[in-house]
Amino acid sequence: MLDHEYTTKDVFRKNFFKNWRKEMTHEERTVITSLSKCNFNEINEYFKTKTEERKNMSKEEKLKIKHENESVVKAYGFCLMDGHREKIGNFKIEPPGLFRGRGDHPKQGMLKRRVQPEDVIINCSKGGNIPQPPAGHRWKEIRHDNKVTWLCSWTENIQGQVKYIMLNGEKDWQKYEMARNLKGVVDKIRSQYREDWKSKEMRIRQRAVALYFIDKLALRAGNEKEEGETADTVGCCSLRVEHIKLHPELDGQEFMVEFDFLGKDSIRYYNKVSVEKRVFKNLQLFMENKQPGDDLFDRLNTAILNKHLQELMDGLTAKVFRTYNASVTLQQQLKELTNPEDNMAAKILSYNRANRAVAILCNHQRAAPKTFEKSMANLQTKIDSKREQVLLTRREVKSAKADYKVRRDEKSRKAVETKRKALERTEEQLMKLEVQATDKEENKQIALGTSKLNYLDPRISVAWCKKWGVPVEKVYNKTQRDKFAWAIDMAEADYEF
DNA sequence: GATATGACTTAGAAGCTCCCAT
DNA sequence: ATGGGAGCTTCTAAGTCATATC
Repeated sequence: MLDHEYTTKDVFRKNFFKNWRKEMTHEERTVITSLSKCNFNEINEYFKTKTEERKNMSKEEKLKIKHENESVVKAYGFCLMDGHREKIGNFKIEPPGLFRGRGDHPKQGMLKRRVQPEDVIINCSKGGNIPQPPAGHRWKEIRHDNKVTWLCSWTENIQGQVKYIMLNGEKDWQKYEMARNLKGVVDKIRSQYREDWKSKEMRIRQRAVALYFIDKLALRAGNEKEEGETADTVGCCSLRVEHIKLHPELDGQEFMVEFDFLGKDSIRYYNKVSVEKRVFKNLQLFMENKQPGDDLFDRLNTAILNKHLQELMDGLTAKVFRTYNASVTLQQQLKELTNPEDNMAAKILSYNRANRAVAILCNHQRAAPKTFEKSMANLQTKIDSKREQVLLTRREVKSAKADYKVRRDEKSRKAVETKRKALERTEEQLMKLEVQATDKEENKQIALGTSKLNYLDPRISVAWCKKWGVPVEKVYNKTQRDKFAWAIDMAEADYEF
């Protein structure tokens, strides 16, 4: 990890050294007393050499390793569930290493210890083929619990959390049906929470304002977290006074709320939104006589909120609003952005833009790729030379035409035709490159994958593809097509979320 | 009602592969 | 043939939410 930014962080170094010292012999402990005096070059070089060696292996050797890996997947990557052979999502036990928590995690750098068979619980059918532990070892427990989906579990030593080996979910359909159910009652729920802004009871007002944020801004529920055990991040219910600023007027708009907080994975949420006057007044009320570190919604938590939602609709929870709003946004954006006249590349750009609108709503961000500027510049060079080429070809068409005017023969007529075709082709190529550049630029810090995989009802995308004659492969890769096979089967061009 | 635990979903980063330009 | 990078896969952390326990 020497090349990683983690190793420059005090907390990381402190935790690592503390844990490392616990592993040392008495003698080592007396000699090795300061991390900053340690020189890891030798072992670092050793691993670099190993990597280099791997890279320089012959084609045959690489192929051999590939086959070996494949046979491991074949042997361990599948299970028999209710008589079906199913692919296991993660079939390898997590190896030991240094804990890489996100953001300012107080436990970053701690030693994540090796998991032994003695730590592992196996969950399988009674009387089935019980997997054998490695020689000389035994499992912690063999269990036959058919109420859960996991095959194997162990408790990790950093946070004491249970880790699982399980399949890749696939309860997607239910999730999207739940979100569609919300569509039927959302108007009622909205007018209800607007009424509740006026409630005599503070807890009801807080619940109503929080729900408004969850609905309007697609915020996460925001469970309480144990202080000091994890990075300091929040969601809606756990917002603190310090996370919002109220502006009666800002940028020419009234009743502005400025959000600034770290959400899941310590991704910053920054947004300025104009809210209804009643919401604004309520927020002022909630913040009265409070310190920056106090809870904004002191009479509310996720349990209370979800209990309320449950009463409004069977199975409704806070996260359903995210799914609902994401899918509705995609559908509406696709409708708005797709131009029937557009060619394929432009249609796909529109799709990506609709996808992007959702990613922005859900605040799905990524670090700008390290090579972004360079690859952008490369693309620009390509565009410039393609433009040159278009101009050149255009001149060639002109002169071919002139030539034909003089000669009036079959050969020169054909030459005009050929040049014209060539021009068409290069213009198309140029257009494609320009679209690619636009897409890339707009996507610099936005991650589309998360919403595509977890929030967007795939039937909307499939229907859009069918409606505009776009091959599904342009929108979903192989894995995604497998995951969404049910939707590809089911959705027709007229599907409405 | 508060708190802990467990199971499952969602998340961005890291790693890997394969394809294209040179 | 090669090297770089886009796109895909893997990895595992970090959420949500239901249920058990105090």
